[in-house]
Amino acid sequence: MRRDVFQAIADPTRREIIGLLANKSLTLNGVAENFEISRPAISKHIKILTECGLVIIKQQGRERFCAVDFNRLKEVAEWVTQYHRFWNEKLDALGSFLEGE
Amino acid sequence: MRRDVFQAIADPTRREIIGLLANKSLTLNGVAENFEISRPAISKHIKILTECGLVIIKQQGRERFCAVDFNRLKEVAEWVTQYHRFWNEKLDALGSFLEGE
DNA sequence: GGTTTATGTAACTATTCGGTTGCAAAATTA
DNA sequence: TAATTTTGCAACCGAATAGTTACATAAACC
Repeated sequence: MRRDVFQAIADPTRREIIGLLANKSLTLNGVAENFEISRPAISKHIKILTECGLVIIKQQGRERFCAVDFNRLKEVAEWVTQYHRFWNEKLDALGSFLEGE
Repeated sequence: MRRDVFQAIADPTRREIIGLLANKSLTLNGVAENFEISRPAISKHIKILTECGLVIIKQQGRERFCAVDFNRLKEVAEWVTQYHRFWNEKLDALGSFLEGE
């Protein structure tokens, strides 16, 4: 079962969860309240997010608080920004490509 | 069928294809030569990449040259960097969270 | 102790994914 | 014109996804 950050953020619901948790940590039910889908569905998303380290959980009595560890997004940022010099410019294959090589 | 950039880059083979095409545009067979998997499998990956605008194809006789349009990666970069201020710092939920709120 | 609350988890379903093989079609080359 | 090359596409397959409902468990409250 592939479980990396890229796959974790591929799902729009999971990106929303990350957005929600950016401001304040929430319990699982607290997260679920913000969505239409069922609580177990959210639970599964959270599980995927914790499996790749994007979300950290702290048990507090019967509640489980979720928070985002944004350091894990670095991997994504690094992958994306390696191509930064290609944006808006025509240094890349697309440049000569569009100009008819 | 969801077909956005996040989902497109979720697959490691597709990220490799993007890396390959960053330097020079290649034909479909040219791309396929770099992988173990079959040509139709690569063809499907390319289709997904074109459907979300990450790859552009130019027909040239019987050959189809593929190039990456990196501008589409901006969407990803923007999503990621909105959380940039949270990295290495303890401004976020995780900070107070780990310190026992 | 009994009820409520927060969560986990199992079982199931439909759809999508990532791959395969086989065949068709169109352009190029001999 | 015939053979080769490049690609598209259909049909199929097994596994993963994203969701559901139903039930179990453990902590908290009365």
